[in-house]
Amino acid sequence: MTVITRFAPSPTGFLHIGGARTALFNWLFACHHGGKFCLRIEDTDKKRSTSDAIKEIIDGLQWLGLQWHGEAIYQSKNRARHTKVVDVLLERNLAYRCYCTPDELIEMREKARSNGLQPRYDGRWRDRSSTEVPTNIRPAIRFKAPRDGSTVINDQVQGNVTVDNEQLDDMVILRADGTPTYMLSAVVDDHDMGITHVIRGDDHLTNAFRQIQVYRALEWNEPAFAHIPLIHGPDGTKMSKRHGSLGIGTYREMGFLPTAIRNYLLRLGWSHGNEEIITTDKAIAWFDFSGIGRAPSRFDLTKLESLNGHYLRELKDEEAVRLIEPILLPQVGQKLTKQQRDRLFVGIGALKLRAKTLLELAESSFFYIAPRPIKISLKAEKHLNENTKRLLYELTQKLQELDNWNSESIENLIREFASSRDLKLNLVAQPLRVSLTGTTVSPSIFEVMVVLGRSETLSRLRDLQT
RNA sequence: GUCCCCAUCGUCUAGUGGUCCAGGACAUCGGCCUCUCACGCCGAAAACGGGGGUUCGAGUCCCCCUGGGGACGCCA
Repeated sequence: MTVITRFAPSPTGFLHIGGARTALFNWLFACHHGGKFCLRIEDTDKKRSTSDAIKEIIDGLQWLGLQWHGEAIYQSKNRARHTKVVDVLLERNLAYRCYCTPDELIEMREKARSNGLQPRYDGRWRDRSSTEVPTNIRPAIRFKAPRDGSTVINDQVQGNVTVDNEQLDDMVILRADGTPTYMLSAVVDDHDMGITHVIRGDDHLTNAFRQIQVYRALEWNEPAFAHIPLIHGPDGTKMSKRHGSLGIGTYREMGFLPTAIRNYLLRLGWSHGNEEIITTDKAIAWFDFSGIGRAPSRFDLTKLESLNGHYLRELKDEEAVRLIEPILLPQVGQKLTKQQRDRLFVGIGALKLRAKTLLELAESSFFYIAPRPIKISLKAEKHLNENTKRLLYELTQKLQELDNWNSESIENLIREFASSRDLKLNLVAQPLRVSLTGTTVSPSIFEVMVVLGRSETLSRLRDLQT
């Protein structure tokens, strides 16, 4: 049997971190089994679905590298099929028309709640004869759920979970306006698409019971279910659009790498022994349901940053330059010159070690391409005074006469220069760093000088004297 | 409120009855390296929520409590 999974987001908002992880798990599971991973956009709620959201979801998944099989499926296009299934259910007396008004339903729920019961539909239209049907109300169609007994789901993550059927009410499967609801269309589409494993957030667990009943009513094969625990915000509650969760696009803008996000998300709620750094190949080879934990986990940006730092360091230098270029562009105002790009390329290796995000990397590399005279930060300025300027002036003379402009000879020269004056190296290096980079923090100042080149180095030093 | 689920360091987790006075990672704190900051390396502090069982033996199995979460829509 070929494994077929799907990610089925509703395009009512951005692709958030929890959705991204659900997609990742579905993708990994399919890849692991050599199966197919499908994308289905659940856009049956026309009022809330937007094309912007669809675009964001698609962009986000692509950016994350979660390629789906074939074309994305739009659930709204299957509407005719969904309605047809509703008709079948109606014919077989497995569904019925409900003429309750919205107000009536609200009242019903409030009453149940105040009586300490679970708010749910009481089934008042379940067995009424067609003679007492009001003509002024368009009915919704409800599924005739079993009232006795219980429904068990053998969840791949949660194990056997049982719910008494009396807890489950007759859900609406077709709205009064004739549109199918999620409960119905998800089942129909999963069946039609041949989905073998439904992997989704824990918040869908109770839906699974109702959906299983639909499968059974229709005598369809049930897929396996795997409900994965939710990702909580730092405060321990479900992340939502207005609560701690950011769109995947935001993480991209913050300078995170897809590889890092994938690794982080995978490790959040899934484990393979003590493995922390997990390449995609290994993730595919190792991914299984047994590695998924059952407790929700909290989103920790710091750990993501640390992982991002790791993957940043693994980036090829040219790739790193390519990735920071668009971030640098607004500051530079124009396309980078060849010289600027060359400098970045040579300097980026040392910079990568020091950055956690692409944003930081771009920021820390700016001094290499900044126009003269370079801006000196307030903090850095403190290292410059009459004494140190005089020192740098003298050093400039020496540097001018240096034979070989390479890291080793520069370092030798400066060390000798410092010791000849009975100065600790940092008393020379720090003012030098400030004058060349405008900050107090940078890679080895000798390497910086090599990257800048003799001419630029001397020019920057001379800028200081004026 | 009702139903369902969950519970190991601050966080993510390893642990599937003895090898656990509980291991790893991030974060924190020391130290080394050192021209600054990182990286790297070494080290420290830090957890089985509580109570009952079962068992020769429980972080691991069972029950209760507590705590946390999720679901209760003509949303998905």
